[in-house]
Amino acid sequence: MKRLTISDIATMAGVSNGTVSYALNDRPGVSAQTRERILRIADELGWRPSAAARALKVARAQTVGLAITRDAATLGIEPFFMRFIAGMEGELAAHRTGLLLQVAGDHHEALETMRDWWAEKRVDGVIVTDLWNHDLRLPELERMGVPTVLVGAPRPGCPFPAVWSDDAAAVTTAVDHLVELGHRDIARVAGLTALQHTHVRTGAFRAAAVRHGLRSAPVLATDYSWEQGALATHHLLTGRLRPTAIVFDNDVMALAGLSAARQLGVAVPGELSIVAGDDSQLCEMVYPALTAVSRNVQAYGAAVARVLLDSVGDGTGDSRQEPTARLRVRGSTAPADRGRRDRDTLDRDTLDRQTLRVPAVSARDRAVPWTPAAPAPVPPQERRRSRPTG
Amino acid sequence: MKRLTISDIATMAGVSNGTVSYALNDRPGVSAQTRERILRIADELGWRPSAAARALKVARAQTVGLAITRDAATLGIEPFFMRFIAGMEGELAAHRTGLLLQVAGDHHEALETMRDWWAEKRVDGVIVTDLWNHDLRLPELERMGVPTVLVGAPRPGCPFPAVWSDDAAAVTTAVDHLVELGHRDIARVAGLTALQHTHVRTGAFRAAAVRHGLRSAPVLATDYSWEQGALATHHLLTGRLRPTAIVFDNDVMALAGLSAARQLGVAVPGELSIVAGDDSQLCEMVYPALTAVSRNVQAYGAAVARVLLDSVGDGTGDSRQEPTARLRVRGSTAPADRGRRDRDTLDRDTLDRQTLRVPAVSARDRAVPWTPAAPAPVPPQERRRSRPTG
DNA sequence: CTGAAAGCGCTTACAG
DNA sequence: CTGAAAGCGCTTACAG
Repeated sequence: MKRLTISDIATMAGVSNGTVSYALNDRPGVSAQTRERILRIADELGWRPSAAARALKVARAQTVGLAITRDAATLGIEPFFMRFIAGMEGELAAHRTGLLLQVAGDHHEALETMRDWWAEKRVDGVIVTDLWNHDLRLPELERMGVPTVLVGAPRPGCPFPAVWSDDAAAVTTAVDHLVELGHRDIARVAGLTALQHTHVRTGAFRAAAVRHGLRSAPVLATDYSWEQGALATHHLLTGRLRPTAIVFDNDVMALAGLSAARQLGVAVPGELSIVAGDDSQLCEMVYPALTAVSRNVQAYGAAVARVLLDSVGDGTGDSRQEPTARLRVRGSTAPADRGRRDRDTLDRDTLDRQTLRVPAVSARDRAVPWTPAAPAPVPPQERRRSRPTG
Repeated sequence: MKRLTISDIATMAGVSNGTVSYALNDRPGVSAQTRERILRIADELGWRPSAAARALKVARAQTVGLAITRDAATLGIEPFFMRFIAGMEGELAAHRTGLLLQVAGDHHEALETMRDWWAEKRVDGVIVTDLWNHDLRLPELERMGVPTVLVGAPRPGCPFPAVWSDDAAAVTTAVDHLVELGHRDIARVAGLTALQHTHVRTGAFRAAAVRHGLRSAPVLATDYSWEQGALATHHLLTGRLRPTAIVFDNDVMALAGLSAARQLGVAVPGELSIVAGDDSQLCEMVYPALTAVSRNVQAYGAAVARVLLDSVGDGTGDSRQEPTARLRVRGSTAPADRGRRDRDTLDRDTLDRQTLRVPAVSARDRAVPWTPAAPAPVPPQERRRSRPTG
């Protein structure tokens, strides 16, 4: 069967192609009743203008692209992206704009994809997530001249609008909460060091640590994986600077931390308070439910879509700050054990020395001894014994 | 700056547009050295043919569409889709085909999106997931004539190729494993009743129950959410037909079940064995790690992409069965408590009466009393007491 | 092996 | 208020 074109509609309505086009695009120059008739016929036949023909003419693809740089395993378990994508969707759909998605292995691959998309005029603009401190994508996208919106803080010297929220404030809130509960040894299990917001958050964490005069405030860098989250926690709980509270950079690692603590017989929140990173449903899926830094990821996605649409449209897409994440207090944070309270206070030098690094572990290497899958659970008596007395 | 077109390349190479096109598409009729020269120039200038112009001419969008019908919250936490999408990606990218994604609220909305995509010739074909028993999308897609591939079992009377795996066998394997461990009261917490594979799995579950002469084999229908998974478990563990093992239809509900059991002081796997549904990373993120029905979701996605590309291409896309899921045994399944062994055996009638329904709970209603967020944790002694002795 | 030309299905000045 | 025509950037028979 032959596919319907504008000419078919024009013939049936007894007008020219041009008139059909005007009617369809709500342009002046068509009488109300002609317009009506045309729309009715088009509707009856289920005709819609060909995206390709229209794109060719108006040089607009009515599509934006998102190339995510994460490995499939992490993506599956990381609730952020699907919520984010769903959030963008509503906004895009309202503007009849499609979303082209690609899961890339690294920034290079993502960049190649975006380059192809743009060169082939498949997209009108792109969204860039997981910004690195030195991000090879940005200068290239700038050179290409593709409308881009950054998911993360604006960058000096970078012309692209950014949609961000105050990461520093979010971390500070978490630390404040813990300090209020009497914690003075607070650790941070951070995400990828290369990421811009990791940097920001770590800075805020240290500043808060100094301001509150904490005793210790080690920071561990990880790759966001469950494995490294658990490893980092194990490291902390068995190490010299054993904290009474840990702030995690995402939910998956917070869950891992909870699990690692359980393996070591460390009670949560009795002996260890935990704050999670994204407040996905994961936080309410464990026991105790995790206190988390919470923001509306869907609204965030919608805001990003809006800014990109504006950038693509009339170029008015402007950087925009979203509400700062709030702390949602649940069962995983509790008053600190006060026993070790009266010691020295943290200074900047000590703090620097406390920035540790988790031994690199491939995200797929699951042979970590204390993994929940490990066959030998710690017997209850053992666990009891390792608890501090007060 | 003016955008590059084929004419620019032709001028620079000193040939006609046609020759450039031939060279680019590896068609005969261009000398090796001319081709070489053209490609070099195109490459240097970063020129790529406009997707719109090409699509207009060859009537091929080089794009396929996936409209997912799930709410954002579920999607975020359900690891299946991102893994599935990542799996499709490699295959699609190899054929320079893009993926248009939409997160729809329901099948109607998804259908409208697919209709638009097809009418506007934005896609060459679509992927349909979450097949319902009576699926309103299928007859419409058939009428539209859009190349489609079904993620799920082939349907009699439906012309679309399907990519599926043996759901019945997977469930049977799980039940067999539990029976081997001595379980005779096994429950199934199923997903959405409307879904085709829920039907298949429930059928297989009941058949296995009868074959093994189980004592009880209740089936509970849910919406796949954490809430209903927990509610169903609570229901089962406090009810008349208290099972010693539960088979869940996805991972999220299995986690919920684990949590609900813990709340009730029921030891896993001591008093209750749990089998999860998809073997995502979630299963290894909890303690004990969950025995799960496991299949390679990424490979599954790749297979779907391949079949769709074949359907779109020369129409040879054919139904294809993927490997049956294997049972991955972990810490959540253990021998049954033999105490209650010597009672009567299940017959079909009883089985029918055992098909329960979980009271409807909105996926967002988190005010379920035994939710992990609940303030009153079971003290350790309590938990200890409820452990079985052997 | 190469060039000139038609045409894919729209949009949009330009006449009337 | 409406029609005729050019043109977006390609591909592809058709001549040469």
